[in-house]
Amino acid sequence: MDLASLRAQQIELASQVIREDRFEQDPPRLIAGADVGFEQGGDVTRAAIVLLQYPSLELVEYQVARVATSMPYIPGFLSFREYPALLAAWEMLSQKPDLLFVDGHGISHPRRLGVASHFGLLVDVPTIGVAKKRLCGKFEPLAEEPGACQPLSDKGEALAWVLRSKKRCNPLFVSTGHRVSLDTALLWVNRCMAGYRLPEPTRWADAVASGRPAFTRWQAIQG
DNA sequence: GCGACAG
DNA sequence: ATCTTGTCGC
Repeated sequence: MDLASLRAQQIELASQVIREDRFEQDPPRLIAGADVGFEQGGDVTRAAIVLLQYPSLELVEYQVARVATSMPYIPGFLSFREYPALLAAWEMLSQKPDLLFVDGHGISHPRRLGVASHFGLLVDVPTIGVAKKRLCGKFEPLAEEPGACQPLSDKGEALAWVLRSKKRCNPLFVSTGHRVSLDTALLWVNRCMAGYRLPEPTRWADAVASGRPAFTRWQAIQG
């Protein structure tokens, strides 16, 4: 792993990211969520992708892939650590979504290529980055009301919306991944909210990746 | 030089 | 991210 070459690769790929809306299916009927976790000492990377129907936000499919971890976590280089497992889970899907929510930043990244943008480019699908922490940039304090948002700016560029998705919760960082504009990214995140801090696609992906009770119950009901 | 730093 | 007990608030 040569960080200088990965950095050059990021800059090249970032120039190919499309920041405008280019949906195959508009509005999206099938929305996916992707999340990555690690097992034991971190030797195994586990990626979960869930498919939700829109507007019912009903879970219709999930896939989990386990892949040997190939890189350590280095801030700014997360996508290289996570995309192999994400790709494996993606290939397992019986049908591809019209829009994908990825856990992590999109263009709100030092070189404008967070995991949401990188993965969107790899599989050529519209993606939105939904991150729980800031990586770069600055923003004004947010109002307390749910729905309040402020732009995240870095070097004079608006790169994400900092969104208070729920009362008394830390904000989310919603950014363009690929083929989705910043405002459309915020629009779809808001449309996929169901009273929790995370939008449903992300919340389900997290539940599946971590084997949460909500997912175990759903599994038991389905069969 | 120092602090910050997605998951 | 992951591990894990207790605690606070609606």
